[in-house]
Amino acid sequence: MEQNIILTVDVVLLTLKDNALQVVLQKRTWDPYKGFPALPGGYVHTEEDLDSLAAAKRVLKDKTALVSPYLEQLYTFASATRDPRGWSVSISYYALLDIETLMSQGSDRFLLHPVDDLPQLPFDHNRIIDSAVQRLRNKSTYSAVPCYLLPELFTLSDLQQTYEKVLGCKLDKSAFRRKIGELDFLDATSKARTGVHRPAQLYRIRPAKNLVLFDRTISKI
Amino acid sequence: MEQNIILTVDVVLLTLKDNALQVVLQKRTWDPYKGFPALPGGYVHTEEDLDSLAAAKRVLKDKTALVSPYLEQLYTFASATRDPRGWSVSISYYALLDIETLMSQGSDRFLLHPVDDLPQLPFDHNRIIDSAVQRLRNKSTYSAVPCYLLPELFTLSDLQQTYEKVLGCKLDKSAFRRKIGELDFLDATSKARTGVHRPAQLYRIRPAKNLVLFDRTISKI
DNA sequence: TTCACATAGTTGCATAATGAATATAAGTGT
DNA sequence: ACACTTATATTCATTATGCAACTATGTGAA
Repeated sequence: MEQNIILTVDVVLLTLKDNALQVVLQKRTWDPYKGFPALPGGYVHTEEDLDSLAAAKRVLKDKTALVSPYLEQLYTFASATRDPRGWSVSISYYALLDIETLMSQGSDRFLLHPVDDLPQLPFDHNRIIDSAVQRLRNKSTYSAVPCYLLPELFTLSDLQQTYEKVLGCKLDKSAFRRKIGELDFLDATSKARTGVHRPAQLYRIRPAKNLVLFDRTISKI
Repeated sequence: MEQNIILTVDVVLLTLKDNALQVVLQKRTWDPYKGFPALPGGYVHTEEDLDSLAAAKRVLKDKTALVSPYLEQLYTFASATRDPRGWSVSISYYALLDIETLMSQGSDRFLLHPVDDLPQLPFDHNRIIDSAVQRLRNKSTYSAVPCYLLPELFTLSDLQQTYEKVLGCKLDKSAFRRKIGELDFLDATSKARTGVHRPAQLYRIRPAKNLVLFDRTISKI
């Protein structure tokens, strides 16, 4: 059956910079919308990509030279109206990466943009980004997902600040530390980060088959 | 660009019968796997379906004559290996319906099968169903989603039993009632269901833009 | 008509969890 | 040596929860 559809994957790569969630955008090199900033994305290569996750990984690497430690299928945006070329499908993923690893690639490969202040983007990329941000913010209230916005080693203060930036609210330090301790999803390392103040112990997220989910959400006040 | 992909939607329609989650299956009328029971599904009709949700609704109605009060995009299963015809995409949804409404359609249109005892199904339909069941079970610990397995009017005991069947554990009556009361997502009706015992007040789920989510999950012991 | 029974609905209490203030520890800079 | 700041831990009042026990309200049988 002739379907005439366009099958793509798009990746919303999110990071934290300047106390705000930022999304990676790139100028499109092809029509439609050539020259406009958009999400890294592209066609599924049916001779090369075994599945959509492989396609998302490939597209992210091809477009940004990056590999993300967290890549989750977001939603499939599929309609007759989202692309001027015709009936089109975007199997959308969101990825998380810490800002240092991101910036270690040449920053000329992409643009960073605060998610709360986006210009009008091509296709339904504004909607896709909104959806990813909402997913991240919502999921951060009940899971360890913000860890993936941090480098491999981080302190508990780093983690708390990350949660606070993603959720947009202040968290109580002792309550936060007790909760994180009880959830037991971090491995303490023997290293500490020294600075002008008391050295802070460094942690890494414990490798696990599945993301750790909380029984009770982190309150947002 | 020539992609040669097959774009379909599949719907996992779940209901509760005999104290167990059941999935609606149908014998396939076309190759491959003609005559085998499989999920209701089919090609996206690009001239007819505005988007994938419309396609899912059409497919459900065409195949089962049913309309579901709860239809949620599940996951997109997209790979080179899931369909012998080629690189194929299933934008999968799951739907919920109470058993009485379901059975009011001619039961010759479909088969019901307990989800915990499925035969080998075509394509990756076993995996799709497992994914839907896991989603429903997980989401039932922190949301009102089991309401959609009940008729429009139900009692608190009905609701508790539904949660218990979906989650597979016993819940404390007074704790459950207090929690449901605090979440305030039901509307009491003036009707009651009479029987051999004390009449039980009937409720309906309050229409809302979004599914009610709980701050704290229902414990599973 | 009365009573037993079972379910529906509510109350109460002991325990657990949580919010957040406070105390202690461990660095650096002056 | 000490002030300062951040990290880490402890403590306590308040809130939430698990669950037992109680009350309410029907029907069916005697």
